[in-house]
Amino acid sequence: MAQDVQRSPERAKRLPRPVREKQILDAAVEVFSRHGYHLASMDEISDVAGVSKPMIYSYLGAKEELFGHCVRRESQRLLEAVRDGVRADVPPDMQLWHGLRSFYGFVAAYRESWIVLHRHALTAGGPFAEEITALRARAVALVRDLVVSAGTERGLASQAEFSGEGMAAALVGAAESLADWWLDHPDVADGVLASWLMNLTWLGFNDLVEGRVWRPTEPAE
Amino acid sequence: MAQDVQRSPERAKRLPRPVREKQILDAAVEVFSRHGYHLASMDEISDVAGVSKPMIYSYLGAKEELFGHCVRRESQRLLEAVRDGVRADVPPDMQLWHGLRSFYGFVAAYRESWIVLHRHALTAGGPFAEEITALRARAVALVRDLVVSAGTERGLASQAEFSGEGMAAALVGAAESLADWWLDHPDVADGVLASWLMNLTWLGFNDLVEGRVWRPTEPAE
Amino acid sequence: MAQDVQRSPERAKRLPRPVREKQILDAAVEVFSRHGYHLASMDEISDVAGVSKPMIYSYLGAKEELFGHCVRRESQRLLEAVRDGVRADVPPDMQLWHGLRSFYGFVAAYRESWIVLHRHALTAGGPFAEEITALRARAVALVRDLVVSAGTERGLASQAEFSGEGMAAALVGAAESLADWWLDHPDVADGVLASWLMNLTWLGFNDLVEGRVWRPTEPAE
Amino acid sequence: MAQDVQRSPERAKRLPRPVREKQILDAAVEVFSRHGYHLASMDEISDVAGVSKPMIYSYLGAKEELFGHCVRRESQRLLEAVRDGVRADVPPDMQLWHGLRSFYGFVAAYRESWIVLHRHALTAGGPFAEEITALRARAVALVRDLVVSAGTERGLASQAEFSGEGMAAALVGAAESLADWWLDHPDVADGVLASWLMNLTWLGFNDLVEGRVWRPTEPAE
DNA sequence: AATGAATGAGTTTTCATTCAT
DNA sequence: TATGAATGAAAACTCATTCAT
Repeated sequence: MAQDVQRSPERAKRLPRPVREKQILDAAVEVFSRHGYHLASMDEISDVAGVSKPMIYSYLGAKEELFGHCVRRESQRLLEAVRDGVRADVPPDMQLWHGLRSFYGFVAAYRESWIVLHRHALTAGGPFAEEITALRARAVALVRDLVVSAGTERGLASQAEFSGEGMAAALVGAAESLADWWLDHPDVADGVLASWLMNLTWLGFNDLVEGRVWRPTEPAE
Repeated sequence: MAQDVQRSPERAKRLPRPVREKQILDAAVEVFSRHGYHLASMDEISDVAGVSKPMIYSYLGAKEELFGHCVRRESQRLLEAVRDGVRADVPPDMQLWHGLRSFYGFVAAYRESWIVLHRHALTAGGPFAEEITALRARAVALVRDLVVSAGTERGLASQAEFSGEGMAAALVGAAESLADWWLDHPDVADGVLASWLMNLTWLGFNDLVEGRVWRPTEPAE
Repeated sequence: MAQDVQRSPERAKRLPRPVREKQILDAAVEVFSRHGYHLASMDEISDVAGVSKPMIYSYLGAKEELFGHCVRRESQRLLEAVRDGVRADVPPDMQLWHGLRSFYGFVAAYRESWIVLHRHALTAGGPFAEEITALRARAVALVRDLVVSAGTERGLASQAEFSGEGMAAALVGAAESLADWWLDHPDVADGVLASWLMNLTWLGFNDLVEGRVWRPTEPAE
Repeated sequence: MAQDVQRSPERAKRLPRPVREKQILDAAVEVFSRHGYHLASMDEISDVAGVSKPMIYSYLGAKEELFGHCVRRESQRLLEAVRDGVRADVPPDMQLWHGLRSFYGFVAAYRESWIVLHRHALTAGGPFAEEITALRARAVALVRDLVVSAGTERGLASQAEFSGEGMAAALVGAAESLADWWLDHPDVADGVLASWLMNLTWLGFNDLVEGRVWRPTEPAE
């Protein structure tokens, strides 16, 4: 049978720097996702990483900088996941569809990353609010482009009932909210979530394009 | 002759307890909304309230409890604002419409309260996540009832493309996201936001009800 | 019999702020003089002061600022001691004489202050080197004025063998060095030290004034 | 053809031990003189030396010991410089004159060494204060012997106005102070400094020898 | 009722120092 | 020999919280 691993609990084995950096980042994401930025302690991170605090400081900087590394790595991951999932040679609705599926794929695969990005990065203070806002802005812009291109190509005049950016913001929020909801209902398949969103929003959008508009049936006070 | 009032210069005037509590809560909401739970300091709150720290502790408890009071008061306000805006004797879409307008009315009137509830309550740690989640769950349930009643009364069988709760969660998220977006685009009228949402989602929902369904145009791998 | 003092060793009695500030400064000077800036710990200072660390930070700032307060207070003391000891209506030599006596009086009365100023302030890093250099420059300038006035009034042309500033610097250094020496020979009276200095330097200076010059008896190299 | 040397790029060449030790000591003196003992970091020393930290520890010991090596080497240098400059077969004043010139020669040639010895060794804590005090005591004793021999040979009875040791201490302090002053006025020739000192102090000393004494013109309170 | 004065307890951060290769 | 990798230990500092007046 396989020989028991040599456990020298006192001193960590010597490992090349990139490996240690990954270990530390993984631990940091885990702890930050569990407690949030402020309640996470460097002590716990170093425990989870199996590495002493000075290593963390030496490799990835102080707490704020460490958090920054986490946010950047996970943002990158999310962007790449979505970008890789979307094909440019299909109609806008299918692009959106693929994008949503990729997004939920990411959320499923990197639950903790998503929690850090979505729940904790905004309240950490420092420059992170801006980074996250920028990330979100990219997502909104992407969706807006899809929506607008789909609209204009079919002659959607600019109406009061329509706003590419506003609707994109709404859609992104809906997708995020559903992701949150999903965390508590994990038995739903990711494709189903995406399907709900498409049916809820894209159909409505199509109606708009075709001139059907919802208006309040009585004067709004 | 001039009456020689005993002037103890810095000493706050004796005020009835409810007035003091309001002062403190207002200050707390302001400070919490500005810095978030963890970065807000009791010192700053007492400064802004114009009241010494021991008063805060004696009237409203420790930091966590104080934050709880804030969250509860503002939740209450939000719920009442929406409840008061909605009339039960109109069709579901109009109920939703009124609810949305009331919601945005609240966000406009109580910007700071909204920020505390939406952005900071989840990351405070402690029991607040649950309180906020409960509040949100109430909102989702409300919307879900609207959606479901509108659906069933028109014979919407349960399809894979439909989920009352899921869609309600999505809609609530969309509304919140638009509220956030609004904070950076304050020149848009609140009715317009509500209108966008109605058109984006309700029309799509109507399509569903009437049997129009969006499906991917190619097998989703 | 006298009632035993109420000793509540845990919590310090409530005292007005200025009193506490003095306590803290005294303790800080003691500890800084004993260990120097870097080896002094805030913990020890708070112990010696009989006050918790947060009070120190709240009243007198962080370590560097605290040290600054010490340096400034003791500089002030030294300057005042010398200024008060010197009378303007006497000849330059007597002014110097009185200044020296006052200086040694200060060193005797405030041994620790002198050690902080002379030995530790220069190596603390930060802005203290400059403060101390400035203090010393003031002393040198004072002495230089005495020397120069004494010299010019008796027609001392500028010779290579003479430099008001240089000699003042030398004299100040001699005085300081003797102060150090005194720390290890405390049985010498302060007036004696001043007398030595006057005889060593002022007589020589008088010689210069009267045209007697020392020159090497063989070509320098 | 180009010889493909095995290049292990960062690895320092194997060097004989004394060379390495010199490298390290030079770097240490540089860094200590720049930052003082406490603010100097072993990291910076190893950087400047171009040698890894474990080498330093293995060759010259821990920080305190390393500093000790620096202090001893530079003390030695200073002593030798002065000793080599002084000739025993000349009158005392000329011996002093040569000693001073040698001293200033050393300060000019080994600025950093002087700074370490004069400014930083006293505040390092540990045994260095004593070493430096001992060094200084040797200098004082040397000067005292000169002074005393010059005095006794010309029949200077022990008067209150005279003290071989005290005056030597003063003279040494004056010389040091002038060395400091020189650091900020580098355009003065070293011979000039020595000349100032001789004229300031030696003439005065001669006066003493010849019975001229300075006394306060009014009773010293 | 109201507060200035005071602190316990915890955190981040930075060294000098040493393994293990 | 020579070093990158690793850490123990201790420092400064900052809160929320409470006592005594």
